[in-house]
Amino acid sequence: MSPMSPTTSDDRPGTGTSSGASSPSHDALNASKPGAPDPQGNGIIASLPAADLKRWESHLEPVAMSLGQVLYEPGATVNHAYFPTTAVVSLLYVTESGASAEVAAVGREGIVGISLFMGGGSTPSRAVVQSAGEGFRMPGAVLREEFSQSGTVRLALLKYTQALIAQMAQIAVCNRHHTIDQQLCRWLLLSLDRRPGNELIVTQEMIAHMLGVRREGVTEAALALQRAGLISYRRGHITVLDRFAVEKRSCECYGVVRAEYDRLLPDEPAGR
Amino acid sequence: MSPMSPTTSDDRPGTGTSSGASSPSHDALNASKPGAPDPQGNGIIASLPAADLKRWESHLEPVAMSLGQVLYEPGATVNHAYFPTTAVVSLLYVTESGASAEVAAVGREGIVGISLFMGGGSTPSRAVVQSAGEGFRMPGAVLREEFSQSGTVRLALLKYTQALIAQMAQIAVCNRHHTIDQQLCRWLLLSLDRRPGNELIVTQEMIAHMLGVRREGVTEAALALQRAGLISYRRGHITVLDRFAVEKRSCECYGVVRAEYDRLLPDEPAGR
DNA sequence: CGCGCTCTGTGCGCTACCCCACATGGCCGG
DNA sequence: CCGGCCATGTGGGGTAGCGCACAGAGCGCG
Repeated sequence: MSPMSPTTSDDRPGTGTSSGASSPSHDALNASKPGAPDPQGNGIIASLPAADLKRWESHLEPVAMSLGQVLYEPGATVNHAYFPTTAVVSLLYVTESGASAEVAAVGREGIVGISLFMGGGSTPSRAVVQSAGEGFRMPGAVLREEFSQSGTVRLALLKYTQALIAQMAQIAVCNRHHTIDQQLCRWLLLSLDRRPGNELIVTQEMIAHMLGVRREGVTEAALALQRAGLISYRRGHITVLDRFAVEKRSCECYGVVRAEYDRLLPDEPAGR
Repeated sequence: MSPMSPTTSDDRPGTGTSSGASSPSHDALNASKPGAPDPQGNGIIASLPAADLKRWESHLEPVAMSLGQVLYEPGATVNHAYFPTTAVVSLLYVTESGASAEVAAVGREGIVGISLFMGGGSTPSRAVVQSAGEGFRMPGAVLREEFSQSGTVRLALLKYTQALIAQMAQIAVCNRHHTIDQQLCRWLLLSLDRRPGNELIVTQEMIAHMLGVRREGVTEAALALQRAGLISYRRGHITVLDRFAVEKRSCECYGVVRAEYDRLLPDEPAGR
């Protein structure tokens, strides 16, 4: 039913194998070594002081996240928190009629599973790997304990959560007021900020599901961008050629979200 | 410019004067005494154990919130947290072009100003009194201190915040997929749950701004509801006559949000 | 008690997006 | 290297909601 292959499984530890085909380009800032997964590749982990890090290390397990993998389902108890390093995870809501929409994207700047420390234990959303890659995970009980014991951990997690809230709110407004063209630009930029390189491995149909629009609508918008020379793509690959132009064409929502992330997570900018 | 009179002022302490014209009907559960404001009228405060309450009492100041009053502006430092008892506050996002949309509503079940304890100190949203009434406020510094010192306070605030997140996410999806008719029903129900009685003091134009649609669209939807006998209204007043029928006509979003609030805030149901 | 502001009702042309159907063509696996 | 699947391109008809313009009517205020 869903175009994203439902690999539903919370408890499948991954190997360190890199499946994210990131172009091996000029990206000094995005140091992501495929061979040896480094927790520092996640912004939240990287922002922790040494004292916290030391405790965390033994609880962090490297995981590979494959495209379409479901980290948790609506209402289901969340067992692990995920800290992506090169992967990107979408938080999706699905309506009764099957229509869906992404309410937020989480990449190396964040954590998937905030309900663990917010107190609920589950959420009405679904977490799906939007872009294959790697990350780490931590048992929920450990995270809860860390959250309640360490002020620095708490601060880092809550600041990130506030940024996430801002993203969700902005997407809500964007859904109401902006055109598919603008939203596609916004989505490309937010996704790009969460990955190394300037290429995304994603089909137009997947984007359509994220944006909650028809696939044809995305095709049209993508065509316009390609004709204008801002992007180029082929079956399942999109490359942003002129990032600045895409930013100009995007609605303000990208800038607002980006600014809020930069403000709240200053040492670990979400972007390039 | 905005139809909601911009009474922008964070630091105007209110008197206990009741301005919310709630119909004096059969509402045993919604005990809101106009004369003596009672902090227990707010769900978060009411959920606190006696030990916390005792400390809080001296820091809680009763405030009257008037229609259209702005509690804070985007990006501005938040000085106080507000705990509505009979008032309802909308969290709005306004786009560059002036278009707006409500991303969440806060009533007696919640608190306005989560950025105080989430760590940001401000948000990109605007908080506007959607329905006049009363509440309490607390200095930001006190709330921050309480949040970091008391585990029970922290739990209560974070659980509420998670419910708020669910509301925002659901509204994002609702904005994408549901018709104005459905959204109007959803909005009426969510507002009703946060107030005593079954009448709302609100113009169709205000609703239009909340939903981020044209005023005419709201008129049409409201007409349909009135013709069907589900509501009745006159200049600035809307009364829900058949709540059950409105629920049926609403999209699922109301039910999802309501369920999540009930799940996370069990002792203080958001509704009647 | 009546003036006037504001809220509500209505019509009309327009656009963005939806739903459906189908053509083309790249790419993967055999 | 080739067949078929799946991603992308295109078109046509339908509709929800927008922008604009204006009419009527309730209600507060003088």
